[in-house]
Amino acid sequence: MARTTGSHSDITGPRVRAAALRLFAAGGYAAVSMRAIAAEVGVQAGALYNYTPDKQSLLFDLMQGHMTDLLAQTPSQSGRSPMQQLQDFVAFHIRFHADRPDEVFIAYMELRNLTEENFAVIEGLRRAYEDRLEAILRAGAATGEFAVADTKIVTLAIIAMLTGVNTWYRAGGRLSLDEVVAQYWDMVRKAVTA
Amino acid sequence: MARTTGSHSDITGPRVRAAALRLFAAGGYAAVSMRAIAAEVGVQAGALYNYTPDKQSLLFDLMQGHMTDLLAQTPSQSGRSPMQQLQDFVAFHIRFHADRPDEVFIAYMELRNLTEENFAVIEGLRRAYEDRLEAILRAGAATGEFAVADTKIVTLAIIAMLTGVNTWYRAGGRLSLDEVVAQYWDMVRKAVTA
DNA sequence: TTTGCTTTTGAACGCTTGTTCATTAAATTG
DNA sequence: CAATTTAATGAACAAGCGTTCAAAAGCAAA
Repeated sequence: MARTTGSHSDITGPRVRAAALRLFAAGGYAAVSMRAIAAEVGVQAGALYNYTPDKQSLLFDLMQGHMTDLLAQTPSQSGRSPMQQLQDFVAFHIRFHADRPDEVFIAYMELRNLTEENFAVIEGLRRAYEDRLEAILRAGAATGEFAVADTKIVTLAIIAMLTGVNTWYRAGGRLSLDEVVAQYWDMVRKAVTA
Repeated sequence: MARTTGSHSDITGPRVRAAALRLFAAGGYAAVSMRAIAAEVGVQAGALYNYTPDKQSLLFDLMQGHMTDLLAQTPSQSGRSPMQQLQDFVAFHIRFHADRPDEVFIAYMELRNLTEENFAVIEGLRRAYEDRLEAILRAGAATGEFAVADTKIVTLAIIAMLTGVNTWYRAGGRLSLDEVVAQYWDMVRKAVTA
């Protein structure tokens, strides 16, 4: 009973990635079987191999897509002051991450399940993102707008703080995203100024 | 009568936990087999069951032990001002976590591999730890020392920022732990004051 | 040395894993 | 309608999983 209703290849591909995303985020890469992903899509396990060469590629593609989107959408308007750029960055980071909790979760939790080569690629993208923020901090330190002793540490501290939002923020909760952004911006602004 | 001095059980038990800790941190709970843990100890897989009823308990005991230690050692000197207590907390958190990278990693990454009941226990301990920090922030907000609008958010932001140290700090690196503590305390202090 | 308890072995259990592939059915094309 | 292409099945593979347990080995006390 192959191919039950209609031709699905252009539909099944995205559904496979969506199912893998959801299940990897919920249970972890190692704990999710190809059969579980197939069941979520509504096909047999063998059919998945029309859409991915193997399980590892499924994970890598999800992570690479996420990091690529993140970098592509990071604001970088050189016409604005370091302070304004920092504010843009904080707002962007919180909103971008709040919109994609599953992708963010995977990108942070499943690094160790990547092969060595795949890990190097993702690590490079992550570092490129950190460099965007650090460039802003260095610019602000140069103009004296910011009082930061060690831009690398401040970069990592800010990103850790902002990404932490994802562990508790839920749409429709006590606080709106606007309020969250305002609160975090207040903390970041004070932390980087004298 | 009972084999007291030559017994291996008091030696093997801790070695099993140490091996599980190291391997879980390196590869993830789901990806580490009981046979791999046994091999690390130098014993056959069956022997592990003299020391743990099952794999889940091994994970839970490690996490519970870690969280219990964390709570037990958290400073709580009511004679000090909120500002001093906050400084104590920041220094303690960074040092305690830097000392136990594997335990910290597991405690944050393997929550989803706990059974429902075990998760509830660990979650309770984590929340209790957060409450310690929030109590300090509330006390400081009450006296006017701190300018924090939402103590819950600030609590989570600070903890996320401090715990982030573990993703990059390595003993013998560019910065000493004293320097790290000083830098983070500077950021936290500025973030919570006006 | 013998007795008795503790600890470990090693095989076995039923089940799941990622992946392959010949087969078959549906959709598309001529 | 017939021929072809595409996509899904379902069985099979070898390997590995957590866990159990009778048997063996090791050691302490008598």
